[in-house]
Amino acid sequence: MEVIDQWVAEFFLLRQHNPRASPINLISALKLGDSSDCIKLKISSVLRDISNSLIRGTIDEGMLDLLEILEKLLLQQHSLLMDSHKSAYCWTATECTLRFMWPMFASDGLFTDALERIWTKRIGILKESGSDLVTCDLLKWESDLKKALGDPELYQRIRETNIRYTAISFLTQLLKEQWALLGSSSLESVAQRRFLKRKAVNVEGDVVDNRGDQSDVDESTRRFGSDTIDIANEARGEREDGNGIGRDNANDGEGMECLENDGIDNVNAADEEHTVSAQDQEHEPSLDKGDEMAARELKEYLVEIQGHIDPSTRQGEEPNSAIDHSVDVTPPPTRVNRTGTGCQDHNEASDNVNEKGSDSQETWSSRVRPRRPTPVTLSVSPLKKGGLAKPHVRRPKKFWKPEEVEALREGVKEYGKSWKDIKNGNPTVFAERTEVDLKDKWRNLVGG
DNA sequence: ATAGGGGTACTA
DNA sequence: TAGTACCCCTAT
Repeated sequence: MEVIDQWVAEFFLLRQHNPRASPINLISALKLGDSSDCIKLKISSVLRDISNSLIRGTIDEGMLDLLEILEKLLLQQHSLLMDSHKSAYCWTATECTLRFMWPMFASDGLFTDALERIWTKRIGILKESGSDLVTCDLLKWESDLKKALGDPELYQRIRETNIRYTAISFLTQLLKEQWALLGSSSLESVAQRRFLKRKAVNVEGDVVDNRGDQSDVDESTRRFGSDTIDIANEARGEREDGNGIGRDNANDGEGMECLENDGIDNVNAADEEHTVSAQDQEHEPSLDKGDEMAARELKEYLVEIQGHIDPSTRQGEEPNSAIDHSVDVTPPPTRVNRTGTGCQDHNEASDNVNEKGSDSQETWSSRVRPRRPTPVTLSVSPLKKGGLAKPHVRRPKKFWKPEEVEALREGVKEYGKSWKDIKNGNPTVFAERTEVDLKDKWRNLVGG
């Protein structure tokens, strides 16, 4: 795959919100292969689709498709499924079924159809393939829902529970965790490879001792500013754990959040050497300086895109004055929104990105490198603090039903004061109670 | 994740 | 005003 294709794809995927482009369509148009980079891109696209769907408030069977696709991609990557993924699938499946429980009783055929379509067929296929998405919770819901068909009281109870909230919570958590696991972008990988290559050439050609060489790389890394890749460490090839804990302090603490793939270094960079495209080979004979420049430009270009993805990147001052850019402090020409209805939300500036990209010759030398932004958390639940709801808006008071109290007593007997386990052990009954609620209720039951 | 302090609404 | 039930915030 052409590097530039990948950049374009990433550009679309890493934007916070881009309802005009369907990531899945984009990815299939690009005909990606199965290299590690491509799988990461595919995963990004699925995550973006999930995110867009959440922003639209759509939790439907398309979401189940996405979660299943994500599972397959993660398998290709030999990654384990996260609990949030399994839970998100379980609760989304339930929510999808719940949509068809709108009549008072299960007399209508829609609910039966949904049970058949989602639980018997779709999840049946998952069971056959031995999918990890089939969890105890999922099986419990399956039996509960099927039981509800002939049990009006259970039907009613399920119908009144707030499954959607739980589904959204798990989906949000899944997104957060998966974005974090994605690691560095292809731009960064390219920059990393270039550095590794250059290092290799240096080591072969020079008799420079390791210490001097290393400080040399550190120096260039530092001159990159508080950037996102820990190139110096990568070049040394000594990542002790591979999960980012060992990052050194070249970063200023804000990391890669602007791309939502939070600071996990691409430890595979060296393994992917063979995927380096023909363009790389063309530039191969260039001097050290040339390579360094190219790598630097790649990284700066990435940061620039980040700046467009999230305008908040632009606030603050250029943190590193060591690089001698002829910094143009005049604001970039802002053209009037052509579509009239661009992306609202927090992405007003994102419409300029295309232009910026197309006349890059002009902007290339006159860029102001932005500071990396703070991620915007997805606010999906009015129940969560910091969500869309105003501060001090409380949940309506809801008295505990005798069966809830009973379930709590049983739960404490079984799990002790592990409120989370108690809740998970009886998701139907406690669908509208948080773990803290269970704790509070127990406190007043025992008179503490 | 959990414990504990404290706020709010309600009742007597 | 005190007691109760529920909800929320925050420190650990």
